[in-house]
Amino acid sequence: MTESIRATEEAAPSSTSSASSLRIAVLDRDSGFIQVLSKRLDRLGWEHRVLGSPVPTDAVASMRLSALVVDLAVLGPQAWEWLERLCGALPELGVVVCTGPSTVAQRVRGLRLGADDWITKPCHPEEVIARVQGVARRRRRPTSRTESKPMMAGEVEIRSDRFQAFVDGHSLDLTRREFELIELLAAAEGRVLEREEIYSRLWGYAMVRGDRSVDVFVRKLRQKLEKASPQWRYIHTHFGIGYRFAAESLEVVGLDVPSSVPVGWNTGDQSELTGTQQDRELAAGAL
Amino acid sequence: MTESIRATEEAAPSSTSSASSLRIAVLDRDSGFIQVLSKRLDRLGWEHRVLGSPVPTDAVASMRLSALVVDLAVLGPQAWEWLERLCGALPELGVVVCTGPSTVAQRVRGLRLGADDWITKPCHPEEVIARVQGVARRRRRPTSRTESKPMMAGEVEIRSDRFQAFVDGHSLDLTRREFELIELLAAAEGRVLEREEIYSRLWGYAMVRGDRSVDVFVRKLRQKLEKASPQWRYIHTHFGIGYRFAAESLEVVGLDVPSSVPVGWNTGDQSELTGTQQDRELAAGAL
DNA sequence: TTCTCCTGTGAACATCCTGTGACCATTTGC
DNA sequence: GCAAATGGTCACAGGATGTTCACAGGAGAA
Repeated sequence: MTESIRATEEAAPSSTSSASSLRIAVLDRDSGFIQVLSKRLDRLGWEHRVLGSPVPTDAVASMRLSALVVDLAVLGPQAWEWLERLCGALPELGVVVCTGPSTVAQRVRGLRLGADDWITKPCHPEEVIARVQGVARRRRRPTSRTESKPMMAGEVEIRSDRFQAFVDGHSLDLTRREFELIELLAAAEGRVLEREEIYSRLWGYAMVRGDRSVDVFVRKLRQKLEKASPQWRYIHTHFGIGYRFAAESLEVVGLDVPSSVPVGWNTGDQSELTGTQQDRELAAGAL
Repeated sequence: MTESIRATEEAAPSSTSSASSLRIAVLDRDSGFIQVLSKRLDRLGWEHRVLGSPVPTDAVASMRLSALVVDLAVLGPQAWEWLERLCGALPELGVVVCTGPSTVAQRVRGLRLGADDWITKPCHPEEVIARVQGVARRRRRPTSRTESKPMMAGEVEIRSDRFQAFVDGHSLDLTRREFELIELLAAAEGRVLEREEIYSRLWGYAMVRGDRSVDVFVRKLRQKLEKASPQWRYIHTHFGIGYRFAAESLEVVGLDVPSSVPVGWNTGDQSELTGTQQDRELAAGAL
């Protein structure tokens, strides 16, 4: 089998968009605490930044955080006011107060003002993380399929909120599996996905050798794409490996290389992949 | 599919923290704690009940709680398992663990399993209340009834303040569940809602595989809608996924030319109107 | 080149999904 | 308490979807 392609291909599906990665900020001056916490956050792969002094609400807003960990001591006498303003202005932001010893009244006040949790120092970074995670988990309500913007590739629009793909506003009438397949392929646009990976991500378990389900669904998808968008090719076969999604127009006659229109947010590195001749030849016959 | 008919716009999900009356349960045996807490809850006007021993998940579900305060000590060695099952089945329920001294690892475990907060006894009832309030505040998603404007879709007017839908000023006589269903669907107008999501948002806990309740209520709803507004179709089935709410008119544009078929609707659709409602777009090429 | 393996394809087959009516349990109103 | 309304379960039927199979032709390797 052509090891060359296998090598260029991304080894790990890694992406694992299981949403466990968060973006948070820590407003604190306790260097020891920050250091330990940052280390843990790094290891988790969470984006994070440390703020040494109070920042205005709109600055926090522009960071697009999942959650903010704040030591009220840093805020000084303006703490309550700042907290109230922040929570009022950014109701979607998770706010975790992590501060020194406090009275019940203070904690109640903080929580009433909009804080989502209150941790008393000294505390273990793991507990901070667990609580931040809990806050973010609860916050993230509407982010299921609602907010996911539709993907465009060539003439095809893939709308997750409708479990359907459209060309020129006209539905492709994809079944559920067909849609899951095109969604998966399009999300990995430009990358070659192995059959085994496609299968395991759609069916949820490992593919048995010889199973042709993926091929069959690729054919169904190609048929529907061909019918709705005859001037484009979307799914390209990589012999011995799997499939790659990339919208390529057939209309360009004067060029030896078909123009490729990638989806906006995913920077596919198809350059190295298209270098192999297998792709060229198969792509001609394939949709 | 006709994108054109979008009668209402999404109401802003700005859930206010106003409606402060909650329904909670306390699973604990610490009589002193219970007594003090109950007193405070009474004064706040929160509905609450005290449970002395572990109850099965579906029993908790039937209580329709906003939040549950639980001392893990009552649960004994099964505590983690119980907690995990509960939080898994009732993702909408706020769970506040309020228990004796614990290790960091225990707290992290509890929070990871789905608990929304963890309070260490001894604690002040006011803090318990503040944290329960915080949890419930974040959990609550439905827009408050009084503020939400009535929704219009096709000929149907959905009035949340009356828990009822109307056509031409005439009530559809929807039952509570039927109304909750149409309200949910209409609020997500144009989007496909999965059966599991519909179920969990109406019933408050996870749908078991094979449950047909959603289908049955969709049928009841369709019957009443069909009777009151025969010229429109509102609920569309998406095979293998769920349902989508969108008002679509069946009315022939030119009544003086009855023989003409409206653009976008084939004869198959028309002929089926007399019989069972096969308005399912998945079957029709008109999508 | 030949040979072997892989993929495209159409169709048959099995499975799952949904609409539907009937039935039972529980709640609500009187 | 009774009766009606409401919520929920069940089984059946028809159809949409998913899976398997056999065959043909192409791609890669020796």
